[in-house]
Amino acid sequence: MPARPDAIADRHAFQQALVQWFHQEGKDYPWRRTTDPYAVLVSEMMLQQTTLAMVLERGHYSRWMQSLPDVASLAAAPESLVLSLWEGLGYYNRARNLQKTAQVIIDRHHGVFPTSLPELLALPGIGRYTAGAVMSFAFNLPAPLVDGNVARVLARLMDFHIEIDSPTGQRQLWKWAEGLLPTQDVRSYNSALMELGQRLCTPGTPSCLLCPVRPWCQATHPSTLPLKKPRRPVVAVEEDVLVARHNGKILLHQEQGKRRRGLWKLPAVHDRKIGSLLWSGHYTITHHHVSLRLHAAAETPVAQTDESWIVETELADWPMPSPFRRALNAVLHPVDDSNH
DNA sequence: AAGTCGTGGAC
DNA sequence: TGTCCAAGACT
Repeated sequence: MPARPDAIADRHAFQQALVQWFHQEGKDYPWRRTTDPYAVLVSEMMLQQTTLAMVLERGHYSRWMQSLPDVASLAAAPESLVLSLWEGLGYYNRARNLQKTAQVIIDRHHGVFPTSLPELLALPGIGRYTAGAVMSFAFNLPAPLVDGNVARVLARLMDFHIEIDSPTGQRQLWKWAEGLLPTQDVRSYNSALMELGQRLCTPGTPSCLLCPVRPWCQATHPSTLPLKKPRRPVVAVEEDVLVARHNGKILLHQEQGKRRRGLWKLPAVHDRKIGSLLWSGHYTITHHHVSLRLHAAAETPVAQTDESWIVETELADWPMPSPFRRALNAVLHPVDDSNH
């Protein structure tokens, strides 16, 4: 006999305790005030690997919904606007995929949002988690979901000692998520499971004393769970870029790779002559620690392929990764911070 | 199927 | 200073 009731065998009571907590303590987010699948999808795409604070407090969600309020407007928007609205959130492929999805819905679904799991999974940028989120949050249809929060909650609940980011671990977590799913009010249940992980069953030391499902939790040492695969070591790299100004314009380079296409940044120095060092700093991207140096161009360079002269007063309209936006602002609009 | 893709806040 | 991480998906 287990010391505690099994959450799966006793799932009705488990679900009830969880949802009751959510109805008393759950937060009121903009995307919980609507069942519009487009609004739900936009919020879910923005929130992938991104904190609530970023999406809410920095205004990305509200600005996006104001500029592109529905599937049709997103499908027809210029990609530069889409990327500009996304600027600062990172993982810019999410924005491009979101627009592709809008175009597929307009072109192949006659503008009607699909309501089945296979149809949602076929859309670019929508994986298993996001499909489950749209199914349950927008349509209140029974579909499980596992994100980082849910994985942590389930790993502790079941005292799971397999790495949650391994294929085996993922398979088991999705089975548990499916087995625990209620038949009614999946919207509240999935919201509750995620919010429990976000606010109480947190990484590090969880707030077990406040947990509504503590009677079902098998974890003996919750702060040691979940297990994860070791990360790749951070590699230091250097990036030397050119600040070339000419007739009120500045030379920018547009990224062409599959993952970064469309974003603009300062062009690499290559073998062009440089003058004084204008700015230096660093940023981290995936497992690279980048030392970024901005050099003044010694002579006006010729724009190469994928490079354009951009009017300085219109720089804000060209989507740019955050480190370059910061560095460029520092060089073009120096602020006297000698008192700080 | 590991590797890749951003960012800023918490500790 | 470094480490971890946050509502993942794609290749």
